[in-house]
Amino acid sequence: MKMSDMIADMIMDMFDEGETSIQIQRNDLANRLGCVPSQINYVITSRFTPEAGYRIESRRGGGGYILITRAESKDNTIMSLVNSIGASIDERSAKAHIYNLNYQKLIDDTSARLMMSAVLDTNFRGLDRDSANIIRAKQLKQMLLAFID
Amino acid sequence: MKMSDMIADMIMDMFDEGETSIQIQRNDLANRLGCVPSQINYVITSRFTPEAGYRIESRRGGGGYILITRAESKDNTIMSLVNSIGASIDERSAKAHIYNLNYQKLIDDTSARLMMSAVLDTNFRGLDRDSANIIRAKQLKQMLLAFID
DNA sequence: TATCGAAGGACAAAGAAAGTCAAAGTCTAA
DNA sequence: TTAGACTTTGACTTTCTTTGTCCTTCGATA
Repeated sequence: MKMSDMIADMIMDMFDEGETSIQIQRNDLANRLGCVPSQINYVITSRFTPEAGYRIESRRGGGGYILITRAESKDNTIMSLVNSIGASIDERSAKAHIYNLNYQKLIDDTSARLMMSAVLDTNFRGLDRDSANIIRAKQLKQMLLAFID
Repeated sequence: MKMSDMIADMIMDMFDEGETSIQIQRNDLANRLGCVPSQINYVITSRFTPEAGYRIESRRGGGGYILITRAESKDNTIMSLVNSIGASIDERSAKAHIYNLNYQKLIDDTSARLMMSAVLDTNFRGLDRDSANIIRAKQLKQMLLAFID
């Protein structure tokens, strides 16, 4: 079995009994599994993505950790929207999605206004369009994920 | 648990029931927690910053003390916060601001979660730190403004 | 008022984790 | 069989924490 799959399995196994988030020590886990620490990062970035319903937070330094949170009540509409958004999205499309979710009452007015503000093109002035669209896509997905756990 | 977090927790716990400021004895606290006194300074300068809404005053010599005051919520806190944010802001400071607004009940939990998601460093991966901080500042201000009108 | 001891302050070095990135290796489907 | 996708590795970077040493300030008191 591939090392990456073993790592992914091990992490998933840690979510027992409706546990919604787990915390790992990168070096420790790498040690237990006999791989290099950076492979843990590889697995996390390639498997525990927003598309798969996971959110990652971490801290360096003494007592550092990696916190993995998974979406609990996976709202199908929002989740499939997250999956339908590619690696990149422009202002118009982003706004359309937000408008739609709000229209369907899946997100409240304040949230919609907030999100609209975040995805504005003007925020990215100075940056080339492609990079802006990529960042916007990541942010939009991340924000949508905030609704489903 | 990390010593720094224990110290921070202990301090936060002292603010009970809307208490707006507390006073500590550096050596005394260090002694009770079993750490070196200068670590108290570390925690204070890294966590109880003006950014996070705290003000520090202290006195040396016999009967010396450290006074920690928490910013009071003002009607125009958001507006002055917008004005105080410069052209650039890092993840940590952005999160601290959001946390504080939420703590002061000026923004609700959902909004706080949304904003936290938007300002995450991971969203800007690939982009140089300076550009990321500039975009984050614009977005944060834009989102805060969404609460005003 | 000169001095002493009791605070707190500043800062730097060492240590502890996690992150990044790119090169090299494997696999797989056309 | 070979181009492209996925994995593995490791060297190097960045961030956060701990510790210690020396410095400054304050109040008391001889």
